[in-house]
Amino acid sequence: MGRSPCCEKAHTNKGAWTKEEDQRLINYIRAHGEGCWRSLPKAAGLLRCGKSCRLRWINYLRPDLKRGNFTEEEDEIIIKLHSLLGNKWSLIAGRLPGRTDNEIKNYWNTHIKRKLLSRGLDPQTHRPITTTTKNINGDINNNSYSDHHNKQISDVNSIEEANSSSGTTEEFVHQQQKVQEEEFHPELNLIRTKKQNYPELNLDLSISLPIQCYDQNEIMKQEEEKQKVSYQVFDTAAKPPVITQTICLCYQLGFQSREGCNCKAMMSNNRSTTMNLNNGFHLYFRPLDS
DNA sequence: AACTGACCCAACCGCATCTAT
DNA sequence: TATAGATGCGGTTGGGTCAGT
Repeated sequence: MGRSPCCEKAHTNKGAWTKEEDQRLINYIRAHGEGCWRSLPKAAGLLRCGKSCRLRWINYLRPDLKRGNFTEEEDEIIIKLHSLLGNKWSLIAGRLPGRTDNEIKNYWNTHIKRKLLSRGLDPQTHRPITTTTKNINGDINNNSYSDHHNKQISDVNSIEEANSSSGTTEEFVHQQQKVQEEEFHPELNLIRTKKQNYPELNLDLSISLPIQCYDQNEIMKQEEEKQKVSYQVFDTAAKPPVITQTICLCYQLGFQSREGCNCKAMMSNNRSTTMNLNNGFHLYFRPLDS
């Protein structure tokens, strides 16, 4: 027995959206907010599948979308992130405000793939299509590529070498993510899955982008800045909440110094956000700049 | 003017994952 | 703990547009 369809296909419109449908969707979401996509079409008076409404809103109608061509800078960000994450379009889109995963995916397939090929790089692996050799210092010898090409190649190689791994970049990324998840507090896995529900939070630690620079000290500095996220755990059975345990992620992440950590001040900050855990606890988040 | 093929992108589909009960 | 429903994600498709012939 298969799954039930997400909507009554016999009574739903398909294909391009009309202006009237768009306006109905916009009006409804303005009034009631996003969510409950399954029931939205009926409530908004639309003969559309809930998934279709969600896609239309996210990819086209959302007010914070950036329209227009991708900039050279955006191109490079996409290339860099794709080399690290692969076809994780939603993660890549998360780093490009105003761009959607669908947009980036389309752009990748129509423009960037070609761009990489013209640079002599395989779009999937980001490795040079022709073989390259290294001299004794580890520099890449391939006169057919420009300096920029060599930088791209070198970026990928440095990632792999940093881990002393012979696997592919994707494998390396995956390994790094797994290792970090295991080392971190288990609740961090939940943070990762909740990340998109709390876009105001910097949760870079949870998606664990791997090292992408050469200077290890610089890397640590950057990561430390990004990952100054801390949380506290409350007993939700007690009202008002009573702090039962405080865990400082600055420490959990393995940083030697806890400088800059002021977790104790969190309770007094009314800009903080809580998140329910299914084990009866709350995670308590504080914006980075507070 | 008609045809053709390449290109682009919105939208769909199926599967994976999350969540509530 | 198991299950079904809801949501999210990535691959793919279909149709509009445009340039070349």
